[in-house]
Amino acid sequence: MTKRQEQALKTKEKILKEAAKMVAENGVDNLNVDVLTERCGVAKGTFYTYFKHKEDVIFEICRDLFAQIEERMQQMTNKSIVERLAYYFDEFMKEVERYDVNITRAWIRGVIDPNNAPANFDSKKWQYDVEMLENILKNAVKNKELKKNTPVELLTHIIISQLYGMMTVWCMSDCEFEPKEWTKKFCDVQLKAILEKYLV
Amino acid sequence: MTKRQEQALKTKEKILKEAAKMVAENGVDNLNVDVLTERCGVAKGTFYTYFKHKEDVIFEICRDLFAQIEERMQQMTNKSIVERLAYYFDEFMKEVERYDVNITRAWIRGVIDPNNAPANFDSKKWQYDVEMLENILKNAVKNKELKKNTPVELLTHIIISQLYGMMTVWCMSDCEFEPKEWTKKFCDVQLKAILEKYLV
DNA sequence: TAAAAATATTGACTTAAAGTCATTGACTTT
DNA sequence: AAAGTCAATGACTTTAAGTCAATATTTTTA
Repeated sequence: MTKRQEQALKTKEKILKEAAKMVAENGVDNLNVDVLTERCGVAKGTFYTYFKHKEDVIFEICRDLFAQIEERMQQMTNKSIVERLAYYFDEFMKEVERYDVNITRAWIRGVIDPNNAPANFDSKKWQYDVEMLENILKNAVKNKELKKNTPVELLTHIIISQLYGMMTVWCMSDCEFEPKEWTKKFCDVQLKAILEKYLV
Repeated sequence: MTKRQEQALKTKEKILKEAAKMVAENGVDNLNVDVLTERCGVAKGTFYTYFKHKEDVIFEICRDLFAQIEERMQQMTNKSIVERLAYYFDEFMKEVERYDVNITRAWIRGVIDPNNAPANFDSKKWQYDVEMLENILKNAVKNKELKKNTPVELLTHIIISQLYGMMTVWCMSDCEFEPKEWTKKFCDVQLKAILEKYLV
């Protein structure tokens, strides 16, 4: 990597980091490129060499966040399907909690509107957690942990909607409850109830 | 009501209706006050006599939508708790489906950010469906339909998050599935599973 | 090593759209 | 019918996104 490329990466990183901080502080709607670049000590134009539109920086912040979740999912040990799903939920909410609510708010806003994603990104990427979950369930059927007649697509929908619903309610209540704690309760109460029928 | 008041109401209504149409067509982010007022055949200033900020009109659209759901909930017959909840979900999604996805997107955006609500509105109003659901469950405990030890708050959270999750996933998939159909399946699979434990 | 090419950075500028407000005139009250 | 009220107006101000020709610095080429 040349000196120039290194510098460029550094600049972009600096903008990304400061943007994340500002979104966390004041929400997506109050992210101001003039203020952002001033805080970074760069000119406004510099921002637009790295991001085509203002929104793109938000997209990248969220993408980074959820890329980390995906990575962690790869390390799943060979536990039972219920435990694996509980782990999935737990990790998901843990990651969400690590960042500010405003980042989660931005994420939800991005996710609900496929047209929001910048052109240079595969808009399906917003939805990779859906695929990830579907694969977990599919594999469980393959491994004969779940019955053959398990309605995988329906279960995926139900579980993913529960996950997003949890985030939504968490944002709605302005973080009045602990997602981690609540996830645990949720898994105990609901996940078992819903899967029991299909366990081999 | 004087002639003047009548005229004022008419104008506001016209703006609200056209705004809803425009949001449905192009999403919240593309609502333009200049275009909106031109389409309504009024001056830009007129908009601002009825709405303090641009976002307020969106808030009112959503509020009207969900006020209708609330109204319908009042007419609930004395069926079993499972049936009542199924009815609740069904009506909720039916109403959501009647409007455009972009309205639902706007609703979710409003709901996840309590600071988004205009000053002259009780921000808790965004959350009235949470209270509504909690009351349904509380009454069921009172009427001995549900056991005394039912974790009402937890169940409310779980069910409401499922509801919002469904809306989120519906928006995410760009209406790839029928909410009504899916609600039915969801109620069959999940609602019964989760409540069974607490039914008297 | 020096000239040429490439590209990150700059900030003044353009543009778009939100929001303001003094003025007007139709309706309402006295 | 005179005085008062208030919905409506649209030119104006303000804010902030996005552009781009010029500049500075690094890399490549000869």
